[in-house]
Amino acid sequence: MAAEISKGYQPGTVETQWYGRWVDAGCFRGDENGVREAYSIVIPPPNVTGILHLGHVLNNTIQDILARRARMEGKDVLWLPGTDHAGIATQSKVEQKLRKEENKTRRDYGREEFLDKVWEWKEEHGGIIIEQLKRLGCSCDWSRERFTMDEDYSRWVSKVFVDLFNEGLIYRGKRMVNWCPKSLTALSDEEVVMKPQKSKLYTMRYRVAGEDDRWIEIATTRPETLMGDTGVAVNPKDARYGDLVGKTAIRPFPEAEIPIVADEHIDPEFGTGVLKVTPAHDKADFAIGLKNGLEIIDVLNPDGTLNAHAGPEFEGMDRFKARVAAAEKLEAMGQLVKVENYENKVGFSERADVPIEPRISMQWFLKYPCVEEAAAAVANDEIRFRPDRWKKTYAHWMDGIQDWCISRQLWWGHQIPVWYRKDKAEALQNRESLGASEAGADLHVGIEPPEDADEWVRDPDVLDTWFSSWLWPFATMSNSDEEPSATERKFYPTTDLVTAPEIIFFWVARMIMAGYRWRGEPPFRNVYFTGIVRDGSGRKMSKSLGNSPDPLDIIADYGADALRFAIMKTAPLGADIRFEIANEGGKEIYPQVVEGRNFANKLWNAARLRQMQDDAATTGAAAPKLDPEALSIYAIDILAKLDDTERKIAQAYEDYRFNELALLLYEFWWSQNCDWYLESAKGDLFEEGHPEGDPARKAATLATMDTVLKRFLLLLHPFMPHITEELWDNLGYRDPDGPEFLMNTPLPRDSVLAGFDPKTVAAARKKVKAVYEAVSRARNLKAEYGLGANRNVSFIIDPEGGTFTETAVFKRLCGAGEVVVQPGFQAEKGVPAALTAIGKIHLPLEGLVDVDAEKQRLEKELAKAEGELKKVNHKLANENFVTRAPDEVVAEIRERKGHWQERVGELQGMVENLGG
RNA sequence: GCGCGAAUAGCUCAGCGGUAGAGCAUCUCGUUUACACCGAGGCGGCCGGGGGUUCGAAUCCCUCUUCGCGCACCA
Repeated sequence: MAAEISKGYQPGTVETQWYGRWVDAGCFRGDENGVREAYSIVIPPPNVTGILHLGHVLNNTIQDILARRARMEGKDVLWLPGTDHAGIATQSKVEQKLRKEENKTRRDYGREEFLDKVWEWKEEHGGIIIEQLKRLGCSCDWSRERFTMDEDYSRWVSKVFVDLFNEGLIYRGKRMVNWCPKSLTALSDEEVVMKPQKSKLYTMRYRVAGEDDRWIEIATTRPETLMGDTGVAVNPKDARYGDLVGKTAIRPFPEAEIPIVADEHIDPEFGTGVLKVTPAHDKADFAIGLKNGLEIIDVLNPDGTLNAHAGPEFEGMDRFKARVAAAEKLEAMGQLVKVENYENKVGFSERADVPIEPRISMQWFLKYPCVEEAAAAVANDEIRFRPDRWKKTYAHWMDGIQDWCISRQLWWGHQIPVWYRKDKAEALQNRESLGASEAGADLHVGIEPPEDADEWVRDPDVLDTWFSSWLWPFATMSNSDEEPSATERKFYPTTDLVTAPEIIFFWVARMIMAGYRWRGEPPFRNVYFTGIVRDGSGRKMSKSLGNSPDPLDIIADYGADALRFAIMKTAPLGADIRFEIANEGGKEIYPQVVEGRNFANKLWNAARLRQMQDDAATTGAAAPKLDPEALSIYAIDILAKLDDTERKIAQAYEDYRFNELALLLYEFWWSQNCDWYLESAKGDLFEEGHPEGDPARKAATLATMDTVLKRFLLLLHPFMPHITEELWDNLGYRDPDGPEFLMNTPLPRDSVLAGFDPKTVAAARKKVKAVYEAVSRARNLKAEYGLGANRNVSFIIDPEGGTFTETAVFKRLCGAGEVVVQPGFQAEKGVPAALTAIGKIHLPLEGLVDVDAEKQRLEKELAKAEGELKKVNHKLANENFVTRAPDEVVAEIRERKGHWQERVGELQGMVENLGG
């Protein structure tokens, strides 16, 4: 047994030491050849350049809990970690750095050299988040760590592209896409976030051609695109404008006649009921233009400035400056009618945080495979969503699923595996559409480049990051050109996926489709959607808001176990988490984490109490023997509560209710064990009342403490892995012939009450309950008179049934100087008393009591009791209740009635006594 | 506009048909051989408003209000 442990728990070195030992011993390795039931999770790969935030803490703590619990349930567990190359995010970080440090752009370096720089940067900073996950205690199989741009993984990405291209699901075409003028790339619909904006609604007027002084008023938020207007549209049912359809209007600049067309899409109620149609710069306008055969004039450059089509005075001007300039010009021409403030929603690039431009451009698109299977799998619970309300969101998206724009005009990522023969490249790339039928002598689509590579040029675009992420569950396990690996055969489909609902479309839905398409099986059985971590005022924690504390700082101050426990205790199934930040003397403190730290300390000290007892008894700690005959009723009671807790915990794991798990663990330990059992056991421990000692009682107590502590450490370990492992070691609980660590010690299969007579257990529990309740009443009495500190008060008990044997424990628990058992005791006037299941407890105060105060107190209690009695009587007077409510409920109410009747009578008597 | 959440003690949240709960904060008392990162006790709730179902509603249904989040081509 180790030296005496310190008074307070110091998590720092304890945590890192144990983590190192687990890794060194290979505890986290998933055994692909294991014969036990498989349990697997693939980590949602964080961005390789990412920094741990509280969202990661939540997410990965849940995964770690599931993985550790599964190990202790005797399963072969694989938690497969890795990182994502995160195309735009990583590339922009490196570009930013180059601009800042060298004032250079990626084009100054050229593709090859720039990519070298990114790899360099990745090698330097890429490991940070992995190290942070280790500090949190995550039991990932680091020997299997993967990166989405690993060579094998990249082959998978190419293979998938080639498969889908050959099937005709991937095609290239000129389409309206979301264009990010900052990152200079196309984005998928999912990468666009709509934000409400305070903008202006400009009403301008165009002259109707051929009609003197007839004007048509048009409302727009984007006057800067009017140079690209190629039509004006009205609703065909709109009587105001019916006669205009078929005529033309004069676009003010550059001046041109543009047709007035009719289209159902126009809402006559909005603005003036007239829409300017700019097919090159608006999705809806594009559709209207297509229907009506309007010209497409693109007036914007990729970077968001205006181009030559806008006219010389606007060329090169930024789109937002041009907006003002165009309005001014209209005004100067007398064609600006009015400007109003207006709030609308504008699509922003999620990454670059600038308004996106709808833009027609040549991109690669994917028609999703296996949509029906993927939709059905979730609908029929083959893949179970928790909470299941996300099923609806998923179904809705799957139902209206749109082709996925998968090409990105970036350099960092998986370059598209398409080559064009040099002399045909330009022609091919300008084709309006390109698909499987065009592959051949001039178009090569393959995992490997064409043999005479010099004769070909490769498509410069890379694939959307999610085009690699969606393969994560299996591409991390097997190579694309081999049979499924042993790892995959053992661990795929994975068991649980833990992720944020924000990426249900980005990732979850797509993984399901990919799983069916390339593996014929769903990638996972359960999806647990976490909530979002918010700050005290409900805002999402984010770096840009600066409201997210660094988890590593919290870990340094409170310990990883405390943080884990804190976050789990406040994480109800799929609901958001409010992470409290309080300010104390200028320092930020985190009340929830303080609670976690205090809990660790409480556990630590309860273990100390055990450890401070003699060593001789501790030698048997690894296998404590419980002799039902020798145990006190309190010991039996705590064992029964432990048994209850174990069962509730098993159920809560079934239901993925992590906050309930945390609560069960906390309540059992602190309240049931520490506050009640351990206090009641101290007499036996210190051999009180047995001057000659009672070694058998003491041994039984130590065996109980060991049993409870041992089993509790096993239960708590997934939540607080470090401290539990430390205590397991300190207390010598390791079975010399068993596993080296607590973390790979299986949970006991048998109930702790196996071999106990259920009747004895029930009797003990009933008795203990009565004693504890009586103690509470007695403490109340004491506190009423400010006698908390006075240990010399005497309680006189008139016992129920004539005897009471638990005086020693009673006395200790309510801190009394003396407890006298006196059947039939008649108290003098004014002696406070409480009626309990063990009998009537009197607290003689020998004149110390203020009679008025006592009378007031009694009257208050009497009023309360009368209220209760009234409620109960009312209930029982209700015939419907008596005839229709379940028997046990009625019986309970009757019992309650009896109790309150007695209590009222008693209190009335006492008040009367006092009054005399 | 449609859909989905949430509203319970001063704060953070449990409870989701059968006497309103925890932690923190606050107040009173207390260092008794695990722990002051502690112990004992108290104060504090028309369980967002209004209707309904039921013997009985914080809990189920309807409706409204407020907040949050998705989805949608309203210029």
